[in-house]
Amino acid sequence: MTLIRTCDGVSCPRRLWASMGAGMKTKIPETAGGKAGIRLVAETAGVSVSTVSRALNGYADVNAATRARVAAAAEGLGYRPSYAAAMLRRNQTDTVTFMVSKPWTKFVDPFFLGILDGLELALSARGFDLQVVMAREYEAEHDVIRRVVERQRSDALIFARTRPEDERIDWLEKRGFPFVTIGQTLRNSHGFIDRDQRRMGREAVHRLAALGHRRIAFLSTPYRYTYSVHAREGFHQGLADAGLAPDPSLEIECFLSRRTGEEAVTQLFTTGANPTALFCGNDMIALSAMEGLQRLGVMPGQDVALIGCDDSPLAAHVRPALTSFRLDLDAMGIRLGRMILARLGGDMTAQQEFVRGELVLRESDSPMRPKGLA
Amino acid sequence: MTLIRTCDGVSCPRRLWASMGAGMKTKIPETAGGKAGIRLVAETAGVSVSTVSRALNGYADVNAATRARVAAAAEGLGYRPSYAAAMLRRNQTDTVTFMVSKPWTKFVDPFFLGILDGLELALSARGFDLQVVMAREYEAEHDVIRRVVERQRSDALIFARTRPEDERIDWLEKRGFPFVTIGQTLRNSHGFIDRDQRRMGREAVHRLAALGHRRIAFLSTPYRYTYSVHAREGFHQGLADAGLAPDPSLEIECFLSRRTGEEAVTQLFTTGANPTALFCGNDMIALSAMEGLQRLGVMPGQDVALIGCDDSPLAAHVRPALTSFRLDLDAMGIRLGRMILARLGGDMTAQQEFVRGELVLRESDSPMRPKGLA
DNA sequence: ACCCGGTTCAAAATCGTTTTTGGTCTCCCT
DNA sequence: AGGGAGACCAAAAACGATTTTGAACCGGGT
Repeated sequence: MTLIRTCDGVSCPRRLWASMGAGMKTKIPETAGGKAGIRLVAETAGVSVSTVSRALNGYADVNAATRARVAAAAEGLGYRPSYAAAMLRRNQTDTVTFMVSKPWTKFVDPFFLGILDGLELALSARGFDLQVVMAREYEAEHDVIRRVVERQRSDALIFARTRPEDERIDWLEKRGFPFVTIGQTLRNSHGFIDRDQRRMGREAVHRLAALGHRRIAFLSTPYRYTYSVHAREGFHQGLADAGLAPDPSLEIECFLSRRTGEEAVTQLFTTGANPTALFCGNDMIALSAMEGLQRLGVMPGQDVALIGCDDSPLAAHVRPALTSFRLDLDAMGIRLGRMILARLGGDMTAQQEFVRGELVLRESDSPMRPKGLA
Repeated sequence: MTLIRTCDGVSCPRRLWASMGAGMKTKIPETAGGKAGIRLVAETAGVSVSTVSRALNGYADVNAATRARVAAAAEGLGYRPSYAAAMLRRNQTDTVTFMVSKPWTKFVDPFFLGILDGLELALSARGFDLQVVMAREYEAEHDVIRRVVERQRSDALIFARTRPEDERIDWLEKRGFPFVTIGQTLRNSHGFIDRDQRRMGREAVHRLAALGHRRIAFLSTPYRYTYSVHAREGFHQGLADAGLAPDPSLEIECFLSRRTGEEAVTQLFTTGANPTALFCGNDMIALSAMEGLQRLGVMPGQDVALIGCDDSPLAAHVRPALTSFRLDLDAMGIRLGRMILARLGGDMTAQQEFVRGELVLRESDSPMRPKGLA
């Protein structure tokens, strides 16, 4: 068959119908309800049903004049194709699912929102819908994914918080269900977008070392997530670059709680590890650490320098303002959308993209004080 | 007909299928592809197709033993009903759309995220999916809604940022498309959930007046939104309660920009309005105002008291910590979900609910200083 | 005149459910 | 024994698009 879609780009599943008003329906040959069906359009345009379908869906084998006539009839009738019928026949939903991991959702996360925004932009521009599901516990994430895939109401999945060994990815690959992740795994056999967390870790240490710090602590996000591991690698690399030896007592794995950074600094300063600078896996840890420092009588941004990750809205508003890595979330969401659409459009190359986190210097990355401190 | 759904509660559109593994398919009577279809289930269970449908969908007129046999067959086969087919036949999508207004999306808004979370919880528990669309400009909101309705991929709509005269609501009511809003209109002919902004405004003034303040300013969100109008009404009521006269020079409408509160306080203090307390329509305005005050050499939380609305995550972290009204967003989302499901389930009473904002006292609501200030 | 390839289109099959229609069977009552 | 009410279920008719199949038509080459 020479039936070739003439749509531009990767995939053009359903034409975006110009928003149109009512349109007077004279007769009601089919779909008596009130909406115009494809049959009515066909009759109005004086062609067969199949021709209407082909004309409207951009197939090549339909005369330009015919196509125009059909389009005019459809427009005049206010015709909207039935999504359900098309979906049944084509066996695709034109929907992409985004899974939000719970620890993200609450206040820390403009991250999520920014990505969602860009993603929706990219998807809706191509006629795709965005579905959102929430995974409320770490352990439930796999079940949520399973549900999404088995319900068959979505063509592809996007999720974050990848793990070094991620069974969810194996599971999806085995099923052949299209997906893209935010974050990497050890194998990296799939498509993903990720920030270059290694570089960020390294750069943070460079900055702190350049300010004269030699006892730099790392308050990590949980190592079960790949990006934490990368951050640590970058951290170590940065230390090596600066000629500093890694010190296990200066590395603490922080779990997601409100006071996690506070607990970490308390531990650091009561066990005598006494760092003069902190690199934190995310801004929430950094903020919480700042509070902890103040409670200990240590002035963040003076006695101890801090650098965070994510550039949360909080960062600019606290005192001292937190130096942190900013990500262009909107662009990230858009690229994510493009990647998944390419995948759905048949491009099976596992695309792997990186976004660059840009260090935003504020007040908390203070230079090493001339005299040591308690 | 005595066909009665035996499902509990308002609406049980599609049974949530337990996640099941493969299931060996012996023959391939229909749906040769690989997935088990309803015909195969019928054959396996030794009943007709229609009986399978009725059994699985909880109709009353099917023998318990038969139902069990069918369920077992479906389970064993890993059968999942085709959403598309069911949707085509039933003409309902089991999907609810949530529209996010752009000014919300970026950093100010844990609001959005919290609601989304609760909403998804309520919807997914009943087998509904959540679709998210974004309106990136104030003017585009109506178009976005039109698109959602006309695409017919969703059964109901939820949106916020209602206006006193809201043509979107008229439009939806005219079409008979189910919806619930977050926020009210002047007519309030529809179902909504809203915070009691009048009470919050009033309570804020009470608090400030009780602290001795007599020159209380109101930094409002844009009046094109209904809740701003309510906040002002509450503000005025509070003033009246405290025996204070409203002063137009102490009321400023702030638009959504990064520096909006800063501009407002600059105006207040350069025109000599010189308030000693500020009630702000949201936390972003309050935060920005705090920055502006500092720039003017006025100490927020000492020279000038502040109360915000929304209790954004920022509120607790800035110095002085911002006193603000907290909303239980999660509960709000859940109630929203229940409302819309009730509406879809046939309950046509326009439900109107309120959530109570609870004043969280922190540092910024300081008492009136004994001596006046510049 | 005939064949051939390409373009264009109409009719019919198909997707996988739900719902209607109607029929059988059982049980109980008169 | 007849009749009616339920309970249960099979067959078939939707649902509204897309895709396949096959055929008509047209032009040019042999």
